[in-house]
Amino acid sequence: MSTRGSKQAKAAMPDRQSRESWLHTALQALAKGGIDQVRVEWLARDLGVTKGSFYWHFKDRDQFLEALLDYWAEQSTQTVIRNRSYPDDPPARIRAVAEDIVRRDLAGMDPHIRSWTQYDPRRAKVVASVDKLRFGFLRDLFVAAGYPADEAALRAQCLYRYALGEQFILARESKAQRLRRMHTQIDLLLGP
Amino acid sequence: MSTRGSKQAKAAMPDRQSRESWLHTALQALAKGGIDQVRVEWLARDLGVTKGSFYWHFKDRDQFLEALLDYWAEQSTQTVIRNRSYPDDPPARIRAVAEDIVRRDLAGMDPHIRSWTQYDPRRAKVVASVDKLRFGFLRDLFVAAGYPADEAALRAQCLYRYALGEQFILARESKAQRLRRMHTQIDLLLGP
DNA sequence: GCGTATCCATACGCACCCGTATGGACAATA
DNA sequence: TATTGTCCATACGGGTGCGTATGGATACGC
Repeated sequence: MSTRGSKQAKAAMPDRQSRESWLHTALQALAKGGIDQVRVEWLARDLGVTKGSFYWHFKDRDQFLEALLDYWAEQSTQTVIRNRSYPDDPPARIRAVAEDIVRRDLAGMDPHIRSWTQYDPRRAKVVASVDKLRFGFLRDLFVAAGYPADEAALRAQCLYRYALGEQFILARESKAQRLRRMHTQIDLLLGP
Repeated sequence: MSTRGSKQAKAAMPDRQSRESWLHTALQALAKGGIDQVRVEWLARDLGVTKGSFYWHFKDRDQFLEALLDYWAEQSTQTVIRNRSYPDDPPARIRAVAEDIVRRDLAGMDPHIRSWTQYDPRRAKVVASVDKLRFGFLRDLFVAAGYPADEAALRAQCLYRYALGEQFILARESKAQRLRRMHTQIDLLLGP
């Protein structure tokens, strides 16, 4: 038997791992069950390698978790930046962005991230910066829609918290239901 | 030296523990760092006893966690029910209830609860029922304020998710700031 | 083909935490 | 005082996951 390549790689990953493949797998584990699902040996099994690889790429688990948080922040902000290529009509852009928030792959990650980082000031700072960026993006959309600065901020905050809270409602609902309700919600925020 | 009572009880607890004293301490641990902070031996140290007590009151950790979730649900719904004694003027009641949500002792618990229960259908069901009760209470307030049923539900959902999302924003803000913003938010929801 | 760098396998020690087994301390009751 | 029930201390076994030490395997430069 061949000494390498015979172990079934679960996600069509290459045999040799990179820092990012470890982080990517860890992010999926985090999304599934919180930070205590991110165990070195479990990730190794998911990747089809042993933890010898892990400790070559990273110093230890703590340093890895720091990198993981940065990786999440980067992915999250990229999602926002991608949205620059949306329709020009401000209300339509708001709807498109909000839809993207609900649809995106990172959905369901936020509760775990925030539960994990809540009482660590250094980590909370990273999350706060992501919030600031996301919120600023939404606020600018409302400004573009014609609201004065403070009104725009208020409505953006409402929408952002709505989208955030939407992830934490564990009721069994379809994505379509959630989208439809969010559209009604946006109509309300764009109304008066 | 006395064989008992000489070990400093950290929170003026009696020497002999009850099921509820264990649950109470566990809820505090959960609020601080998530479900993986709820360790039998750590709770025992907090209570000033050994885990011999724990395994007298509870079968094992799993059964204890089930009881803990029920305990949280009970505390959460009690908070809502207490609010029945609020001012008669519907808008004023909405403000009072919202204030209570921000102020209450269980603040900051939700991210941990939801991160913990998200992918366990049985546990998610408990959380969903709490959400349903809280939301129903808010919706009734908007109905009492004169909105038709669907409009009331919409605004209640917005407010509930706002309050929920508020707990997850890790930005360093004073409670006063959060309260003021929430009031402005309610004005917006009570407006048109 | 030789050396070097990159990446991973294997094996081990260690700490931590769960659950159990057993007996002791205290209170209530008779 | 004897007895029974309640609640906890102590000690132990076992599993699990972290980190390390060491060597093997592949790719690349020369």
